[in-house]
Amino acid sequence: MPNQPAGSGHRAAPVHADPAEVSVLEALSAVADPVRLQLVRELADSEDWTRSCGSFDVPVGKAALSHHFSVLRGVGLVEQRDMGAKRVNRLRREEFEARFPGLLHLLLRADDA
Amino acid sequence: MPNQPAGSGHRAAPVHADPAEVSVLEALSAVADPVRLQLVRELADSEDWTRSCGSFDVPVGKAALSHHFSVLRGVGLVEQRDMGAKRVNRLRREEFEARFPGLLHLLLRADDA
DNA sequence: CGAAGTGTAAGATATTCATCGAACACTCGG
DNA sequence: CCGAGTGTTCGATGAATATCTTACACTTCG
Repeated sequence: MPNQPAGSGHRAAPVHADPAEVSVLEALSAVADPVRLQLVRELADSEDWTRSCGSFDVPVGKAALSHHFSVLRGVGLVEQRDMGAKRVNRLRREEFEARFPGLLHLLLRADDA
Repeated sequence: MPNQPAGSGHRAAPVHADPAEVSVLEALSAVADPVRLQLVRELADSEDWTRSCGSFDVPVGKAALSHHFSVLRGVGLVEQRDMGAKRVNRLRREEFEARFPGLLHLLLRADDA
């Protein structure tokens, strides 16, 4: 087994859902949470694969944070990838938009909480 | 005070919110519920002011039902009006669409739960 | 190797909230 | 006026879930 150049750790691979198989109710429930909404918004303002999980400014411990990312992965809105010791994120904009047209736009475009 | 011809009962007037003053998070939370989602969908398939609260096919008692309508009113998605002994409903399509573009369409157009 | 940093997993706790039952207010029709 | 029907409010109950603490696995760096 060759050495891997940072980017394919042998940790438990994060489980991602395909947005196409996610129900509207599941997607709404995932996104109707203040912490997760903030995560999505912060992530939207960043370049893909540049934000590690711990780099978000949310008022919860890392265990809860891990849970929230799990939920966002579960609806196919966030994709994760191991990069060295860190797990970096990106929004699956196209796939999510294809399944739930306008929803992501609504989350980001919102002027208030 | 003259007699009122059915349509303006002197019951406690239902409190409606203006969608313009509702946050995205509140709207999402209101709609991310199986019962309320079904209410909205059934209501969308009916003519305005033709459905009384009790006429919906949802698996909850009338107390819970009253609560759900209260939540939907609270985000300005449903408007109510007293008509005789019954309280009839309609969707505030335009106002809601103006505040949350695409959301209502997403709720109704959904092919699954 | 050892220490620090990052994220996950499991168990316990707490809070939110959906639901129900009962009591109440109102409307309509005998 | 009385009874049936409709919807709301209140209090309590139960389930879902957000959170924390602790423990663990892995990575990187010294």
